[in-house]
Parts: sequence; C-alpha cells; structure tokens
Amino acid sequence: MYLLANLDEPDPTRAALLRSGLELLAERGYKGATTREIARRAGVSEVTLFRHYKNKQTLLSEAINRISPPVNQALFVPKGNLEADLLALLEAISGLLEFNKGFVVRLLPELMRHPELHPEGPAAGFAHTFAAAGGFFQRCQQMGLLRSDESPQQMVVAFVGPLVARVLLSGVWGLELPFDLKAHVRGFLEGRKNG
Amino acid sequence: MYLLANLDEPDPTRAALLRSGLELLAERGYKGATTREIARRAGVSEVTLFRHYKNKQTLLSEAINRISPPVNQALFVPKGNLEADLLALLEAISGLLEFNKGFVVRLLPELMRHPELHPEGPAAGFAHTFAAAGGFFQRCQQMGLLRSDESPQQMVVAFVGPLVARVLLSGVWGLELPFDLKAHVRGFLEGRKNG
DNA sequence: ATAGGATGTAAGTATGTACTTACTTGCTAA
DNA sequence: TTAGCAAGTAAGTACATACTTACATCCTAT
Repeated sequence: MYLLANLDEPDPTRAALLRSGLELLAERGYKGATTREIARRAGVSEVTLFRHYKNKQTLLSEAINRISPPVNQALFVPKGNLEADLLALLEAISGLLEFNKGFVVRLLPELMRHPELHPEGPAAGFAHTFAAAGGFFQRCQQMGLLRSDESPQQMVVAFVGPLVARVLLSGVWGLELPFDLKAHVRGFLEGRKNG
Repeated sequence: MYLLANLDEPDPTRAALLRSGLELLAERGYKGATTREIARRAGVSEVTLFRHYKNKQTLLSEAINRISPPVNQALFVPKGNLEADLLALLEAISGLLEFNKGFVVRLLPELMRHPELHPEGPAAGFAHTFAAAGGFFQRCQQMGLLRSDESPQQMVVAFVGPLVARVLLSGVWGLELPFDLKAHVRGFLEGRKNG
C-alpha cells in the first residue's frame, strides 16, 4: 500500500489489477512483473486480467498515468514564520518520501527504461508538485523573506534534494544516515534569509 | 563507456563481458540483460560467456563488485580557502554524476532489486567515497572552519544531496533544472561557517 | 610439425511468459 | 424463472531465454 498510488478507479477488479501491477512494476521491473503474478496478487485469474486490459503494457501504462502524489497544497503557502513553514514543508515531503521510498526509487528508473509506458510525458502529478514548491520560494522572495540571488528552482533542489539523496543511499546501500530536519532548515535558512 | 565502471580485468574477453554486462544491467535491468545480448555486445559468442562464467548471476555479480568511482582523493583534504575547496569538490562530484547519470540512476535501483548480486554489502567503492567526504567536513570542523552543530554526515547529505536529486529529476522526468554550483556553495557556507 | 587452449558454429533441452480459446459457474436484474 | 454478464478452470500456442553438448577452427608455444 503506497501513498503515491492514488488510483481513483471505481471498478474493484480493475482497481486491484492497477494497484498490484504498479506494485510489481516497482518491485520487480517491467519484465519481472509477470501477468500471472499481477493477477494472483490482485486476487483474480490471469484470464480476467486479459479480459480487462488488452495486454500487459496497456495495464501498466494506465496504472502509471493515474499516479498522483497527495501533497497538501496549503503547505505551499508561506504563513509568516518562515522557519516553521519550511519545517512543516520539509516534514511533509520527508514523510511522503520515507513512506514511499522503495516505491519511488524503484519505480522511477523503470519508467526511464520504458518511455512507452508514459507517452504523455512526465507524469503530471510530479511536475505539478515540483512547480508548487518553486512557487513557495518565489513568494518568499517577493515578500522579502529570502534573498533573490538564487532562483526559486535552485532553492527547491537545495532544500529537498538532500532528502531524495538520503532515500537513495538508504534504499540502495543500506546507509542509514542521520539527518536532522530542524538543523537542515536552520542551515538552509541562515545562508539565504534577508537582512 | 562509463567513468564509474573501472573494472580492472587484464583478460580482454572477460573485461569486455564484464563491461557489456554492466551496461546492459543499467540499460535494461537484470531480466532484460540477456546473455545473448551481453555476449553480442562484448563481441564474443554466447557459449564463450558460459565458458568464462558459470552463469549470468556470477558474471553480473562479479562486474558489480569491481565498480569503483575514481574520485581524486586529494579533493577530500581542505587546503585553506574553504569556499574554493568546496567548489572544487562539488565540481568534481557534479562532473562525475553528470557524466554517469544514466548509469547511476538506472543501475542503483536494479541493485536494490537484486541483493544477491552484491552479497558483501554496500559496494566498497561507494562507501569509501562517502566516508571520505564525511572526513572532509569533520576536518573542517576540527580546524574551526565550520560550526559543529551538524554532524559531518549530515553536511555531506546537505551538500551533495541536491546534485543527486538533480540527476534523478533530469533523468526520470526530463526536468532540466538550472543549478549554479557557486551559489550552492555560497548558500551552504553562509549557513554553516564559524564566526 | 604439433599439441593445447581459447574460440566459433550448430543444435538442442527445459522452462517461463504473454496471450488465446473453449467451456463452466455463479450472481443479478427483469 | 431465466437471460446475461463477469468471473473461473483447463488447456494450449508461440516464442524467448538460460544453459548444455558436440564438433570444428585457429593461434601460439614448444
């Protein structure tokens, strides 16, 4: 069960197939996600899978195009206390990444290998979330809370990037690095705040 | 041809097999890296592959355990001008990541999926490089150049993490974010330097 | 010259996988 | 009660893959 997989499919059979297809794609890759196992994990027969989707690629492609990361939009609006706002944002993203770490790290590269699975370009959900974070920093700059000698996008990378790196290092090499969110906010902020 | 794949194998047939095995593992995943294609790309017959390695897993496992990232060790010693030292370090790591980005992003998750390929734990090369970067920051703290309210490891993550994240975002979603190394050093340093 | 070692070619085995066809079962709506 | 729809079971097809066996060829060192 992954937070990122918010699939929105009323038919329970199709929903189960989409979900298990996505899980297996992340766990075992495109070739490793066999139709037999997708069906088994969804609790239906393999024949039923092929009655609902004309082939494996169609099923997985549909599942991927329905992913959307549920980040609370309110967090992208600065409320005044910058340090508190940043910490809340960082905690939300960190929690989401932590909860979905296996999923994120394994699924994304599989999508790189199989562009035919997302022909409409980068999944809309991710691009949107990223843009929202950029908007947050831009607003902080306009309000004079942050200096403007770095682009908002660069700030997103500098602020959130370490979390992504940590997920990778932990997932791949088992390197569980201590990382204190408050200290990161402090270091980030002291190097960028105005006045 | 990847910088990260510094395989050190004198026998040319074995070297070619290790290299093409590693490339295909990154490009197509474990299942997608077929012995037929590994042999073809190495310029030998499939039978020769099995004469040198008892099976596919042994070949790929050996290839993985020989990877070592060639980072110049001298860069991990602070020379005095902290801003210049950090920039040099960041540029070296950034260049290495950029040059190998497809490789890094695709190979690492494949290793997560197949722990049997690196049974001895995290590949020595990576762990060593990471520890060296931690040592750099620790020395800076001892010399009084950086504050000590963050651990050296946390500093590594905050400093290098954004580069890793950028490689991921660019490779997976095609999001080419501008990222100015000098500005990152400045922001990082201003939030952490002493005095 | 020749023996040994590394390689190639041809063929084959066993298995797994995507996908199909034919027939049966059970639930639901008229 | 019954027609129809969604699902299951059983079996099979066609193909790819990991790995093997048997035999021929070439190059090199003695």
